[in-house]
Amino acid sequence: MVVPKKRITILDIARAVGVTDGTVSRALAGDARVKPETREKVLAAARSLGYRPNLAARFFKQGQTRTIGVIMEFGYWLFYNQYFGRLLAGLADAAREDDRRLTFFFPQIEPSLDRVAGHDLIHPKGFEELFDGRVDGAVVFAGQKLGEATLNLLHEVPVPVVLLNTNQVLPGFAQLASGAGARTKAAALALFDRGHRKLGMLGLYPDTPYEWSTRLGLIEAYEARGFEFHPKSLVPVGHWDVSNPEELTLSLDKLLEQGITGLICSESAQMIVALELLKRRGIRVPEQVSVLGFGPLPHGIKLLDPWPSLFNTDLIEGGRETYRLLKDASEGKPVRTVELDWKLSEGQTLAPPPKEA
Amino acid sequence: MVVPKKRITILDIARAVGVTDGTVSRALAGDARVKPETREKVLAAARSLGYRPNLAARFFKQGQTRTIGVIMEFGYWLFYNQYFGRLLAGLADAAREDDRRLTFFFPQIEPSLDRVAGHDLIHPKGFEELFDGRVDGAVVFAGQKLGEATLNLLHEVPVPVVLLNTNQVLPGFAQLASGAGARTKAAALALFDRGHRKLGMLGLYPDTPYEWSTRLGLIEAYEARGFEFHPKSLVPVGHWDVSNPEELTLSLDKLLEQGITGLICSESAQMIVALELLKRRGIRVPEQVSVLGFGPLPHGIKLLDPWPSLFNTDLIEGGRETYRLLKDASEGKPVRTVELDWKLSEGQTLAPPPKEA
DNA sequence: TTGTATGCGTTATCAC
DNA sequence: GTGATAACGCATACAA
Repeated sequence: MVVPKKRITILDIARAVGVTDGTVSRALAGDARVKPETREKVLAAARSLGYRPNLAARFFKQGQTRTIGVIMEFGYWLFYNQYFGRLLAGLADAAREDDRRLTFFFPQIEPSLDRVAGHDLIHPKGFEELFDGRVDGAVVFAGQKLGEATLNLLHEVPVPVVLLNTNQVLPGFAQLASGAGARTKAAALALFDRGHRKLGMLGLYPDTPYEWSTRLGLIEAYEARGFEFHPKSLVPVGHWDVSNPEELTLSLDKLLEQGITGLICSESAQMIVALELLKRRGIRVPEQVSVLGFGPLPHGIKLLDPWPSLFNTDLIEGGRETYRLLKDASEGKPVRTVELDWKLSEGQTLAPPPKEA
Repeated sequence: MVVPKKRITILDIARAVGVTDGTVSRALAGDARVKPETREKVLAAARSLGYRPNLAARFFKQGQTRTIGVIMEFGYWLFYNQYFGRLLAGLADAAREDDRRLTFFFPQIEPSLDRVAGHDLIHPKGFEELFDGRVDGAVVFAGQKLGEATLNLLHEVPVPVVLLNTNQVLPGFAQLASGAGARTKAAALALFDRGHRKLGMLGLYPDTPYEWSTRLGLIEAYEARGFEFHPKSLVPVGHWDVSNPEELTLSLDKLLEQGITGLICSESAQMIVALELLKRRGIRVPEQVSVLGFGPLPHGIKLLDPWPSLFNTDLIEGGRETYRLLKDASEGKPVRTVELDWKLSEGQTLAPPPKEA
């Protein structure tokens, strides 16, 4: 094998074969006009010289990079998150199938030290990567609040953009919506259908569109059944952190005091902790309290007693759909919003309420 | 806000200001030779015209892309894996701090349909992305076996490369080694130190460098204590899949038949399942059997009884170290191998063996 | 301090 | 079917 010191270009091939670079380019590109013999000679020379196309040059020339930017405002923990990780996986796979690559950007508050000074001054912060020709499109993993300024900036982006997980109706943007409202409604209805009346819900992200849509879903469920909405039976979504069982204990106590027979958890890991806390209190699930949750179980969790009843959705497919949204947008099709479709896979935590309740 | 239809280039700025593109380039780059007034005018014009640098052009010109390729042979599930995801997170963060981006490549068996025909013929498979000028360096998440052909190819790559998780000594490559051997030895010693003699281990990936290094670690532990190595007390690493409790049950039974008092699990999720299986058999941990494992608990798992004793390492920092390895290699420093350092964080699954054993 | 000129590797538009 | 030539946007060596 010859290890090329200098970069071999099509010009080198051209010289070796005795044609011009234009012909080499056409031969390599599979242009039908090129004579088969010439093409063979070109390929042979390319192989023996160890030619590798310079895609940086090609991309520059063609004005497109076959690269999708993934913007992650809220940091790198996304890489080991059950929810976003699966979306990412589906996105990556669909992109690969279409011969596109994913490049990750983490918008940073502080400008990097070694960035060229002048450029920073022009556009002080955020999303430069979507303007500078490095990507043909972008997927934005939105934090819980997308401000006006950010939205305005995103509207000016010269490449198609798909927003993920905003929990907001954002006109003019292609979106993959998390479906938080719809799934909450479905969970409440599932409990109502089994005879429950007093429900409680452990929420996430207070004072964000996520909380608002969750609450709306709950209210819609009450309205759909013609039940009167009692503020006391609707537990306000409070601060909660999956990593903090102490905080969850407090939230859970507040709910139990109200005599709930049905509990909705916002996330599967949250539900696992809640189930354990209930067990330690001697509260039997589902005999005394039914419990429902959302999302995939943490990886590797295969034995639980009782087995959680969870609403799930194919997040990998959701990631693929995200790619399709981007593809459609890049082909000029009208932007659209797709909502994740959550379906109940029933485990052992769902039952009618106790008789005396 | 002016939304530019046509791409604004430095030439446009030059015309607007009445200087040449060279001056604009220097002004934007913060070149000290440029007169402050000119610089101000250039920046003002750039701002009002809505100029955005074309980084595709800059990268092409400069022959470097400030982009790191991440090669993932074994697929997209990496994105929601507790182990690799954390390495990825650290890598991504260190890269971001150094103003580098990460681009992901999934080498595929079948060539993509829309790829230009001729280029595929030249180099049939694998790692093209490391040769074509798209990245300045690469991190290769190796599968369990790196073949000769692959290694030869990697040696020809014109950019620095760091290998991850090979469990092999690969001369000439910068590597972040998983430390599977060392951590296994440490676990066995921890059990020996508490009086255990008959150990069993649930393994992973049979017939791979991973298994070999694991077994070696075990043997070294026996030698270090001067204990004779009994094939029966060393349980061969067998097929095992975390997702499959049935298979784990069989492996576990084989070990228990030998009267082991200490069990080493290869992975934390595996350990959780094993603990549950032991519980269901009525075997008390740690009174009858001590159990040790490796790695971070699945995300969100906060309440377990007993709490697992796990060897852990800072994988985020490992990812950062990976970036440093790459950086050093790109600066021409000699390649080196760093091994992850696993330390025991003691939970409630470790105790001396029962008296009568 | 600024202008001029050249080149990076490739693709594309012309002729021939 | 192939060759000559221009162009993509930017950075830079050299000249002025």
